[in-house]
Amino acid sequence: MPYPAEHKQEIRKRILESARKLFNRNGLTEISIDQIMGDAGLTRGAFYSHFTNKEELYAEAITHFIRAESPPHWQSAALATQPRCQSLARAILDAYLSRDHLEDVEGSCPMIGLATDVARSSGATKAAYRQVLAMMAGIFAENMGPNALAASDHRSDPGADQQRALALVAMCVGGMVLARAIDDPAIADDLRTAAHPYGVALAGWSDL
Amino acid sequence: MPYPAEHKQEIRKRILESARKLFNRNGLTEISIDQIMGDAGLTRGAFYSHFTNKEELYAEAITHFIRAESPPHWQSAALATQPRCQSLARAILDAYLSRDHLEDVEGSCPMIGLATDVARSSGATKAAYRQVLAMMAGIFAENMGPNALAASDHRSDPGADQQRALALVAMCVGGMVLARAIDDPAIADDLRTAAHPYGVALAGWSDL
DNA sequence: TGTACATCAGTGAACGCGCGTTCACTGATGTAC
DNA sequence: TGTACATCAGTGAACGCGCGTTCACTGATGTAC
Repeated sequence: MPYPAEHKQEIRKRILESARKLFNRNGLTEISIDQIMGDAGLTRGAFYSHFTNKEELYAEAITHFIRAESPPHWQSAALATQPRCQSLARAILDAYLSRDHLEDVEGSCPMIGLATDVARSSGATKAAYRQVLAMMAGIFAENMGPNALAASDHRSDPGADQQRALALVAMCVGGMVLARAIDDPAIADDLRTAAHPYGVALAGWSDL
Repeated sequence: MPYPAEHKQEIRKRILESARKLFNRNGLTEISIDQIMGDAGLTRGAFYSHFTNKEELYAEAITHFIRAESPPHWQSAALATQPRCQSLARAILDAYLSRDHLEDVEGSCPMIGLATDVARSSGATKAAYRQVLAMMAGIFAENMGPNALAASDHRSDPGADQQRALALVAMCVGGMVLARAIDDPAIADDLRTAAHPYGVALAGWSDL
């Protein structure tokens, strides 16, 4: 074996890391293999000894976000202050709608920057996207507070919690997607900060 | 004058209509001028006697959605049944989160299909997008019901209504953007239908 | 009314460019002796 | 320990292709006489 076994895996990880970053900023189709390989410190030809084609990279780069060893800056700050399980979901909500997250385009959640790109893509890419959504919705669903909308006060069924979690994810992702698309910083901030208290209320984590 | 004055305007409108449709389905950069002009029944060369370049088309195609004479199918059904002003906003919410709207990719609100494309674009394109957002948020803000979160019961200030409207738009757009990106029809439907009752509650339009 | 004309919307070949992908090759590596 | 070798990760020129844009030309139109 001319190269150690870890070498190929390490290079592959470096390509995925560059792809994740550049995809987040520019979308799946706007960035070229040349640019990704250049960012990873390689040339284009090497790409095809790691991936069969560009499309295969889409799904892998998206799931690479949730497999990453070191969380991005916008996450780590919030998660460090809220180590307990119940408040972990709340900390994720806080971090997700933070200004740090809005500004960290390259390190942000791929659901924000790749939403419409994924909608136009196929199979494996959509499956990877669904995995990220399921992870976020799952954390929210498992830590739901009382449902202010439910008729009865006692614990609602898990299906309803899942629905509530999806509505919460929709508001978080939607707020961030819109904030990124709006060039008026005041409105972008309003989208972010307005979503927060209503998200907290929706989740039943009383803020007041 | 070799051609009537309306002729140029009519052709221009036809190009914008084709562009709006094809952009909605494929994004701003994935569709070529050839394809747009072909859809409008013309050849590529004619494009440049109507627009200076492709980028100029982006903004015009987006604002063309709110200037359109005949509303898309997913809108007209809901709006016909709710002609009064207070319930107009509610009808728009219903229509926006309807299955008709989810499936009508070409005729849908451009905020859904172009969100991340616009985030990567510049000046005029972002301004057009902001215009669509402002229109939707404005209609919601002007027809807000009582705020369940506010401490006092009496009418809250217009700034707070605007904030609430933005959170509502975020949930509607976010729900639809995610539903389009998810290939599991059950989850896509959950995103759409879960956002609805919480949107109604958020707006203070009691549903129960 | 009929004909010649000026206008300009629309055509389509051509341009330079960057893309995804291929492939013959180079050269750094661990192994065998 | 030192040298020859087999392996294969990485290189970079080349390919066909479609893109946005340009431009000399065509031909349908309303107008002037």
